[in-house]
Amino acid sequence: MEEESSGKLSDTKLVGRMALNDNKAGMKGLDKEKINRIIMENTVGSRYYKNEQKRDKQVQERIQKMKERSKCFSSQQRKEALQKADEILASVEKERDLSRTIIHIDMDAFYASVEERDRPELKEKPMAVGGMDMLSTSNYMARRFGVRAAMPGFIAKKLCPELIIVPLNFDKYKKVSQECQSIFADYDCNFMAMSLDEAYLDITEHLEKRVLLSEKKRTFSFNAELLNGSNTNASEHPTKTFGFSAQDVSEELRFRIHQKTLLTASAGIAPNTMLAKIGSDLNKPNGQTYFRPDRDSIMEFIRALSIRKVSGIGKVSEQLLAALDVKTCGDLYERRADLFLLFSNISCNFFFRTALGCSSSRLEGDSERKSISTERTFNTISDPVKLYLKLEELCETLVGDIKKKNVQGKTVVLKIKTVDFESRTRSRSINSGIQTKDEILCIGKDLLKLEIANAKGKLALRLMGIGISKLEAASSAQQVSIRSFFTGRKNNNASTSSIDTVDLLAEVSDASNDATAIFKDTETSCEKEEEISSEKKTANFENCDLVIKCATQSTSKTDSCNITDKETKPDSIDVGDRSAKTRLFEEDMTCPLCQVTFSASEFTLGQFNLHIDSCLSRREIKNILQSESNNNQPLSRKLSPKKSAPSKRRKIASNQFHKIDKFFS
Amino acid sequence: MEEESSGKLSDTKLVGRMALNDNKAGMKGLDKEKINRIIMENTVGSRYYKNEQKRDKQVQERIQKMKERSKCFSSQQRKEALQKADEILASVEKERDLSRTIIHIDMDAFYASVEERDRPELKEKPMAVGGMDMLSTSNYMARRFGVRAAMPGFIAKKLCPELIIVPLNFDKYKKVSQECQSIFADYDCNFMAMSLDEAYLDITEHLEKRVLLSEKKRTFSFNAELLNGSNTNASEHPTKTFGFSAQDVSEELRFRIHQKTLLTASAGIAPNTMLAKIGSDLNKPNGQTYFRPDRDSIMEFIRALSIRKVSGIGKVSEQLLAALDVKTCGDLYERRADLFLLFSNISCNFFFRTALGCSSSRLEGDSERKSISTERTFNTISDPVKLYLKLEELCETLVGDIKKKNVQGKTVVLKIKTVDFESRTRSRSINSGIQTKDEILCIGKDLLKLEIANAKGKLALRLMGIGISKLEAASSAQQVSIRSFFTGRKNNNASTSSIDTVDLLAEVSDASNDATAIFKDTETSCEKEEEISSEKKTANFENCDLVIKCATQSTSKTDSCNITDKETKPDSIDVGDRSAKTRLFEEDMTCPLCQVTFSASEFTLGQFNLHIDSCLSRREIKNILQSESNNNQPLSRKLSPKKSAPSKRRKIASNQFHKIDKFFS
DNA sequence: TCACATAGT
DNA sequence: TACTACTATGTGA
DNA sequence: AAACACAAC
DNA sequence: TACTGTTGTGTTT
Repeated sequence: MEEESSGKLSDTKLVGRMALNDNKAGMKGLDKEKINRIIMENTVGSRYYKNEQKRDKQVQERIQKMKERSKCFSSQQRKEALQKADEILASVEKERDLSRTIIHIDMDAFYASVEERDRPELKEKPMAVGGMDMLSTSNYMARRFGVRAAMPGFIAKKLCPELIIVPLNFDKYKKVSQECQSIFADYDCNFMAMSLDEAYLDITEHLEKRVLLSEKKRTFSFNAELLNGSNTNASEHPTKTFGFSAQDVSEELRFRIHQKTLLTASAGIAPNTMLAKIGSDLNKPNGQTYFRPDRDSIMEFIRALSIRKVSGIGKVSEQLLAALDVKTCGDLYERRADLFLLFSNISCNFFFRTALGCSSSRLEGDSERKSISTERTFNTISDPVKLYLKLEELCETLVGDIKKKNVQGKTVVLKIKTVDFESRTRSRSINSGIQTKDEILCIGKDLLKLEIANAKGKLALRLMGIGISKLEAASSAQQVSIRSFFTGRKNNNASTSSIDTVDLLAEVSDASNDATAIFKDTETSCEKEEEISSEKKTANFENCDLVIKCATQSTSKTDSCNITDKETKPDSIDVGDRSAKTRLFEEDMTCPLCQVTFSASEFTLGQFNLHIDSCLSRREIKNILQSESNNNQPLSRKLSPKKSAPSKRRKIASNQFHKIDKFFS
Repeated sequence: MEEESSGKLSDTKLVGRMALNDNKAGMKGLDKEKINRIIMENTVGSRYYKNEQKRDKQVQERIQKMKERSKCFSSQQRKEALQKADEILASVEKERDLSRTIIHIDMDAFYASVEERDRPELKEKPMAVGGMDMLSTSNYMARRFGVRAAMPGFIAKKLCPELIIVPLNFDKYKKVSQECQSIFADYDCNFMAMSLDEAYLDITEHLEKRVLLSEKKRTFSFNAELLNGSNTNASEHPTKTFGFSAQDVSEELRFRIHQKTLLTASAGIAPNTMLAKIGSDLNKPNGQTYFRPDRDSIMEFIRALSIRKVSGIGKVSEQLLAALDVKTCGDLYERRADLFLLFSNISCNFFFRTALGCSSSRLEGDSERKSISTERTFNTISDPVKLYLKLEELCETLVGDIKKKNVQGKTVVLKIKTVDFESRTRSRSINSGIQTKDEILCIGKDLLKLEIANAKGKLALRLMGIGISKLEAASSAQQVSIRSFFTGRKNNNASTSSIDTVDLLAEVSDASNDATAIFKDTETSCEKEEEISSEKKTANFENCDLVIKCATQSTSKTDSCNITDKETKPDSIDVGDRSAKTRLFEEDMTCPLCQVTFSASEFTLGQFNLHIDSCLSRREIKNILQSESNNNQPLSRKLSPKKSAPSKRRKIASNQFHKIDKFFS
């Protein structure tokens, strides 16, 4: 045992992925050796580790392939590549914009600092914010032990048993963040918030106007109210007057943040976002870095800069480039020919801009959200029923978010991660906006079903996620109840009643195809026998349950379907429209819960595109079986004792119901 | 709004239930007013509060009733009661035993102290152990804020926002507890551990032997190893020699605990457990109380003692007795006539013993466990399917515990608590030991089903629990496979193969009652056609799934049953025995999941007592429905393509199968 | 035997 | 958002 | 369009 | 016991 584990520990191939980077603030001069050993001791042999190994192998293979491709290039190709690369570089250089002043401001160890501020005793203790599963931030004390953001809590505890783990308190951080952002707005009302703790500001215009500001407007003093009861000494927060330079603005900004929140921030001031971002990290914590808008000094700085410091180059890109002997941004320039040959256009453009220290000097207005999703890690689930229930849970969470953001999407994405950390996504797009739980769940279940089938029922998951993409603003289409559709009475107060849910119980006798519709309002549980009109109507259905019970003399079947077609249909109910939601049912469907399979055609009932929303409910199964054992007693008797007005019966929609009838026979 | 909520706050009727008791250690001189206000602010209006109100009302009603009954007693009755009470008191007094010396030892704020010990920085901070839902202990610092054990964390946070909540670390506490208990064993090897942090010791024998102990054996010094690296000064833990008295023993005990664990304990030394328990609380923390084995001094003490300090008198009894003007143990004596008239024999005996300061002076040997259960609080669940799944989860946890303890029980108890905090228990007893998940789940599902039905499907729960009681040692009955039962081949290596699971697929044609048994080993998935022998066998079945498929020309049904009868049956298979497990099926059963109802008789197949273990599996439903749509194609063809040897068919056990056959027809 | 309340940790 | 988990006993129907 | 890898916070 | 959750982009098929 000892041999084996030490053997594993000496296998340091993975250090590239696993070990900590000490290039972050607060990580200087610590016992990296010991920290890595502890991390490895708590990692080696885990499924997580095995997966990391696998992924590392994939990266190594990618590197091998790249190197081989690299060997095959002719000198002619290289020459051309060099030329083209230089062209690109030239055009980037031409577009270099040193005229603007961008500040990237980044709160120091944000969540941890907020917690420290509110509980000063934590300041002198190693502390991290997050849970046993995963830490979000650590304070500088904890970092000395190797405890860092994105480290699981239980490993952090091994590194530092005294570590105090404080749970996340998002509302608080949000509030503090807003305080900061209200300051940002004074300098650039279009500032770009990247997260709760960092933002870009374009202070070009502010600098122009600033020269007109009186000294008073450039003078700030501490906020007595805030300091009350705090142990922070007022003399540490003197009144200060700030000058006119960009650096002065940054100092002022950080001073004001400190006054308002008692928190420190670091900043980078530069002609573009890339440099500003790098700058804010250089003098962390509570420092700032200024890049003169001067090509030469920027180039000098960038030449020696580790590529890993650049936002957009992560673990893998670092390794890929390292294989080409590219470690600094200067190297990116040196190896521009190879890069051109080996990487895509987009990647090359990014690399070359990086090599020249160029990036956008304009802050794009906050772009619209493009997807919305939720995911959860849990203890292994294998039971399909439980997986479906988990999916349902997620869908509930998701629709909550969807409603808040008031959007709809055209693609549903299911994400799963097996217990071996293999993750997969499965998606399906349709032509109309998806926004309700039922819609998402329907597609999600189907996607999940395929995965379960694919794994032959041995799907053991540690994570599941569901989301929608291809977003658009939520349709405000009027909800019309199924009842009003059939009765012809328009539901005119749709604005007041949000969603109208109605059960339709239709009984079809085998011989005559006679049917009576019994509407059951699921909210009031009132049943009401009504005529089913076959007149042509226009309707929009959402979240309507259609329960159809069919009884022949000897058999009786029941099913509940969910009508998910929300689009206003222009025509009579016997005109089919398979364009939109029918896509859902191009293939045979199996009810994910009860595993009953139906052919696609069985799902199309005239213009209604139905889907089995839930499996045959348990009650229905009971009814089926009971009705069969109770020979000669038609189910209709039991189901609708109110059926006292046979005269009201009308032969309606029989062709539509026929299909369902057949399907059950 | 304001009016209403302040109106509610001023409604202090509930203070009796809700407010904190300051009679606990560490709660002196704090701002009780403010604390109660904060507690109420965070409680009023909650469902929890409403429930507490309801229960308080019930208690008040109980008090009213009691008072009325009290009024009706004639003076003659009172006289007799007084006489009888005095008789009881006399007999208690006669049995008073001052000859023994009991120590009750109680660790101070145990979990919190352990955490403080391991993280010294917590010592100066308000801290509690537990979760946001509920705290287990708080340290003395936190108690000053009103933060106490059994207080929900989120309220504690309001009382003391700086409170550090440390999650439970049970393994650690267990280890420390064992360290303490190893010390206890030196003084009384039969000490009675009440929990991880307290125990009773009968040191009578130790005291006798102690006079012979050399000074060395009564001398203890600090454990250098333990103190290494700790900030505890060695000089605080000098070498100490202890005398021969009971107090000396207690001091020695507490000293040794401190040396070994760095934790403090409090103790009570008295002639019986009741006084010892009270004593350990009086000088908390880190103190002890000695009661001389002297009737007069005990009576003097007990007379003025608040009844609430007595173990066994809780919130409600305190209120009930207070209504009779009983607040001290002396009052218990004064009002002995009323108590005799108003309370049960057992209660009176307890009260009178309390009034005299008498209780058991002997420690009962650790009595055997009488029940085992598990329960969980969760976010509201209403969906019956999810409730059943939750039950299944709980059963899984429970059987884990059952197996550890190696027991079985005869009663299954289901506990539920609605979102309104109404809690209910439902139980069912049978005559044979229950120990497997299937057995518990079967009964549990049925009990739950009844509740769901009772609530008309509107059962919204916040808690569910499952347990077994009427415990006995787990049966080690030999497992015999169903296959060996039928084939006559004895399963002789039962010791090696734990549980043998076999599917029996029996097809019964409607006309002839011919049957072929197809055994399917669920482990190997091998199907094997075999003769079913009707010879008399003795068998013991456990965890055997019996899947029976019945196909007539037009219909086909399938069900899987679980044979739970584990008792060795003495006779032939066509002799019914309804004595044991049949009790399970005295009433009609409805499969909790699929809601199919079966009559009790349908479940008895000869000597086999069957129960529907799980609902018709989803696959079976599919088969049923598919086979019905595939007219004229008997299911048997599909199910057993191997049926190529009709000659092997024998008409066996047909009477047994007939019942199932009928049941499906 | 069952259901529920009470109690202790 | 929001008040535990487990075991035992007493009591009345 | 779908699947996945990468990246950032 | 035990390695997140959300969003966006780029690349490949």
